[in-house]
Amino acid sequence: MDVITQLEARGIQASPQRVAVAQVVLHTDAHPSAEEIHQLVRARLPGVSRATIYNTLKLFVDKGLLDTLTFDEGRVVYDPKTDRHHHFIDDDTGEVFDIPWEAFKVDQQAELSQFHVRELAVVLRGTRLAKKPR
Amino acid sequence: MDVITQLEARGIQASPQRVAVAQVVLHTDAHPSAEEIHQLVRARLPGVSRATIYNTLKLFVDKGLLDTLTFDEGRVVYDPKTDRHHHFIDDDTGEVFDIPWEAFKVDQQAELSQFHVRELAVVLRGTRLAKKPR
DNA sequence: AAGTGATTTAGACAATGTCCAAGGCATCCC
DNA sequence: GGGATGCCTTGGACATTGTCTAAATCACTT
Repeated sequence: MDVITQLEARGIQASPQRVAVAQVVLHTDAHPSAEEIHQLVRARLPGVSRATIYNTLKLFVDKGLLDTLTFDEGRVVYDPKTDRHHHFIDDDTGEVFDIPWEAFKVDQQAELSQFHVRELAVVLRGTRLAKKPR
Repeated sequence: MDVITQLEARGIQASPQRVAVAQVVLHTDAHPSAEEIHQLVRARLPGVSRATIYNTLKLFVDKGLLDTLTFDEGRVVYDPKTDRHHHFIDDDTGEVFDIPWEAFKVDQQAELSQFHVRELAVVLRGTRLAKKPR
């Protein structure tokens, strides 16, 4: 599905700026920050302002296309919302990686009478091993 | 154990400013932010600067007295480090509550060959029910 | 060609945290 | 006592991240 269709399916008018943001952020698993998205968008559509990046990201979040994730101070990243999953955060780089929902079985052992739980996820931290040995 | 003993046990010189910060942050389950800590410290020791608050909190974190937690943009809070536990974040207020470690049983179903996991915790979000009905 | 409504822009502003040079304060040693 | 030394604190400048607002732009319609 191309991004214009994705935007319109959520009732979002497909301006060039919004399409450029969508192309950068909807089909990635890199979890970019607003500033990184700004850089990437300007590479294909120079002159896009910071305000537009923030406006557009907020719009996408409101419309359910994205989730925001905050795991470390000063680092808010965007995640193309799909199904439920867990997250792994690299101690050294702060990079965020998706972990399949099925990787963990979480059983609640005690009643949490004071809380109404809307969502639940496992957050893992540690170091990432080399992806591919040379 | 009084806070001076706690500080010295970690090799921290007990200046008046550090004792004041320790009194505010080590024996609470309120998860205050740096700004809230600054307010509370100034109430008992006026004139303490913002830099000292940040310096001291960073020192306490380095020495293992505190953990920093970041669950939402722009809100870093401090947690007196004790044993492992999970966290619940209130959707409306952003408040953080501790959940006992035993409340969940987390079983890893799949090998995460790319990652070396140092720590793991469950993060819950939702709404907090009234503590005590009147 | 003008009007309308939505979108984008630049820049001001606020909040949070870092950094640095200067000053304070205690201790030690002569 | 009087320096010298080392640690701690302070104030302010600075950076980063995000919000807000008024003006400009754009597409569409009449």
